[in-house]
Amino acid sequence: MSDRNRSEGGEGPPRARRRRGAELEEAVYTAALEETAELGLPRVTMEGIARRAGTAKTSLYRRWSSPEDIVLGALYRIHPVEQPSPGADDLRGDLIAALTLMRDAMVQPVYGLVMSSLLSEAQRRPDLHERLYAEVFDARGGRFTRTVLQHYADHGRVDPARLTPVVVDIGEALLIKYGIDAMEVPDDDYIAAIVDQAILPAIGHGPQQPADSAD
Amino acid sequence: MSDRNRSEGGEGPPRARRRRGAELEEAVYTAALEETAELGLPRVTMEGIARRAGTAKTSLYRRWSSPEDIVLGALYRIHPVEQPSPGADDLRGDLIAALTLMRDAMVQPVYGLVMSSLLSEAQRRPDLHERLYAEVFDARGGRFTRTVLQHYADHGRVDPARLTPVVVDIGEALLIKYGIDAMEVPDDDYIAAIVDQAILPAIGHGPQQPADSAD
DNA sequence: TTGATAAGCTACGGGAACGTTTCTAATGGG
DNA sequence: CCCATTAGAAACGTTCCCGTAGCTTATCAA
Repeated sequence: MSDRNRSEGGEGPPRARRRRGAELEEAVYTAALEETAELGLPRVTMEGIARRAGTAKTSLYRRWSSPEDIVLGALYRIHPVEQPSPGADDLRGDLIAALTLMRDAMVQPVYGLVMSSLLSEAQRRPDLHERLYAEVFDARGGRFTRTVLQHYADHGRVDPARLTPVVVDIGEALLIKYGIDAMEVPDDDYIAAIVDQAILPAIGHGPQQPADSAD
Repeated sequence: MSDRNRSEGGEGPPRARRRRGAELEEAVYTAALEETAELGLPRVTMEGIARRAGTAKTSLYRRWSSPEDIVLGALYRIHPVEQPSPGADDLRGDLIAALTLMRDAMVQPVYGLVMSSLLSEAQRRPDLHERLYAEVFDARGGRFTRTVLQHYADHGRVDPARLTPVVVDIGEALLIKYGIDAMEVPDDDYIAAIVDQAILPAIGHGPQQPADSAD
């Protein structure tokens, strides 16, 4: 614990090199997310990030002014971007695809934990809530099933009157609650069950098959 | 700020008295919840609780050994207990009542914030997750719509095959997500919309009236 | 090759919370 | 009324992080 230039901290290559610019930034973002995932946002410190990234506090303060700034920047990078569904004709399939995209994002070991910590902090810090939705969610368009349902409504395949605020949130809500309860991410069967047992009935496309998977 | 016996800290009666036993415990629990609501669990400290409760650290360590112990104890006290629905015959009304109970619990200024912080911490601390569910949720039976749906299924008024894990979670999931997104608790119309637009369709009791409230 | 720039290292004083110890004094039961 | 019990006050050394400063050295472009 005395000679911190030896690659002993855990990850770096046996660094005689000195990283700069984008490379360093990348390492810092990665470290920031790992710190947040392990400790939770309130315990993330500049010193901790610097330690984990194998850099110096000074280098962090040169670019950012708080741990929070770093974490938000890092989060922006890994937030999933939803590819616009091509004018497809498979509502069920597209809903499953949208939830799967969200699920796969959550399954990145850090993503779910970071999100959970951020959202919790945001509950009591309106400024952070604002930044999170403005700089990450809205900036990235991560609205998942809402986008899909809207698309099909626009093409007359779903009754637009059914797309209430409640209905467009069903999928994400169940995914989130599953994550909270189970501390892990649901499998494909559960996602299919969400679509078949909750979303489709709500938009009047009744349960095609009673589908007793995920029981 | 020098004479801390004057009722200057904010709440206590101009205390010459000295609280003990249950009375003191009560004050500590209240302080712990307020601290958690304001700062989030990770920033709750023994010193902070003591300060807010107007007592001494020594008195806290006499009974508890960590801020977390205090918060969990406090949470147990305020977790809502669901009164068993009498053999009623109003599924929709009972579902609304169950969600309203949960909503009203969340609306206690501290409850929602404390929960959110606890759940977030629990995501990365299996021991805490375990304690939270064991000592609070399960111990208190707070399962809300699940209980109602089960009741009606037992009496043959709901198809038991429809009560999948997904379906019994719809209501709570939507309530939680609303809280996260809006940073406040939904009104009665929104709860009715959840029941009419999401839960009832999922159990095959189609939307009685398209009910375009909460639109 | 040289020189400006950016990265890394060390150290600083300040603050907050830790968990414990020692002591004083209020409280309520006997 | 007295005294065992329990609350409260104060101080302790320790640890961690803060934000900044002064310096050395690696890196890249001109």
